[in-house]
Amino acid sequence: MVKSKTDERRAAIVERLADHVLAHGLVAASLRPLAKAAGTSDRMLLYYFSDKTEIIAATLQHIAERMVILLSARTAPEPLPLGELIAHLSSAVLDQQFWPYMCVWLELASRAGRGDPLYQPIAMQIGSGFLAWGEAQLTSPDATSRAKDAARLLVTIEGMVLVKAIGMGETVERSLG
Amino acid sequence: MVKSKTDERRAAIVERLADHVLAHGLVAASLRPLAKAAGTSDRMLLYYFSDKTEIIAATLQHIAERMVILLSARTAPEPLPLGELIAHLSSAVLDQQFWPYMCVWLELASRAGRGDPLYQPIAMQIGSGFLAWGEAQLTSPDATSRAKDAARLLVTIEGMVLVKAIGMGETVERSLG
DNA sequence: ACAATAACGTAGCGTTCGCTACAAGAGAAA
DNA sequence: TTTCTCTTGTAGCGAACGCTACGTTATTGT
Repeated sequence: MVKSKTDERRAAIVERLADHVLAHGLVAASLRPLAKAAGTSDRMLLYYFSDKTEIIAATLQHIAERMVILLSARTAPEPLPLGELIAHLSSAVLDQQFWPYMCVWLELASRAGRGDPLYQPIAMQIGSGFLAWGEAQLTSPDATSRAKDAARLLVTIEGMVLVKAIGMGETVERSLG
Repeated sequence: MVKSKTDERRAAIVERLADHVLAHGLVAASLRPLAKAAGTSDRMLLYYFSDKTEIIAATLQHIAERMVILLSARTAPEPLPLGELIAHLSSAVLDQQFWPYMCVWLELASRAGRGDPLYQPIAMQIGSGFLAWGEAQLTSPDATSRAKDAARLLVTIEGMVLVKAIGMGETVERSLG
């Protein structure tokens, strides 16, 4: 698989677009601001990508990849029981480094909830990926309870994200006590 | 407290705006569509309200009030332990009747997470209200564990909402099993 | 060297956004 | 009847939106 000049340029642009979206959100992801953040013009964004949906899809895809890397850097050396994994993950997911990702994730979820055909599959893919990741990190006796624990892990972590987002971080901490 | 003609008219408009926002989301809450949904013109919306932020604030306020009414209609006759209250509430919050409210709630949370000064206090107020409601519904031995259980209730329910929104409803059900 | 293609800038399209200026009709007060 | 305030329609402002037509440089293959 050769990497064409265009692909390299696209990748470099996506890198900067991801920074911008993480900093300012999907709500600020219109062509001209994105282009300025990438150091080009809206004209060029639509030269390297066919339309805005492709730009956003590629950017979110890249953000998801970064998130996976960040997450795997925090992965415990061995599987943990549900309660401990929740405690471990909550401190990761709610901290400063992860928070921009969680804010974008929330925007993504809210758009997916409205059935948007662009965001819905991306959100589901990321969610499923996290679920699978959780299953691999859990010490659960059998497959059934492992699936259930992973589901509970996902629900709990996402709940913490939402509750923190509305400014009730101390409630999240109380739920951990 | 007298109810002026203007106040009545405002209330009638807000009623229709709430319907529209519940059906199509904050993402579709621009002046002209809102006005059409209310049976007037954008010009008149800005006659009864000073600007768009006031329109949205009033509409979200009204939606929250409707939600409280819906929720209290589902309130169990007596307090429940945490696990049962989660089971009871999850079936309510995830069903068809409540789902439009949850979608708006997600949009609200994602905007609040970005620190938007319009949405942030509204989201926090609704979240705190739900937390207090939960505390009143819980059979917990002492105040401390009651506060913790209410926090866990909030986190779990919100997590279910988010996970369902991204199209993973079956994962929510697995987490309940 | 030359022709062809890739890369980019400028300018502008049509639409929607929140909001406003202006004036006309309606109803009450004098 | 004549004001005068309340209510409403029309029309349009300037800005931002996604996107495109068109032209001009670079770069490349022959």
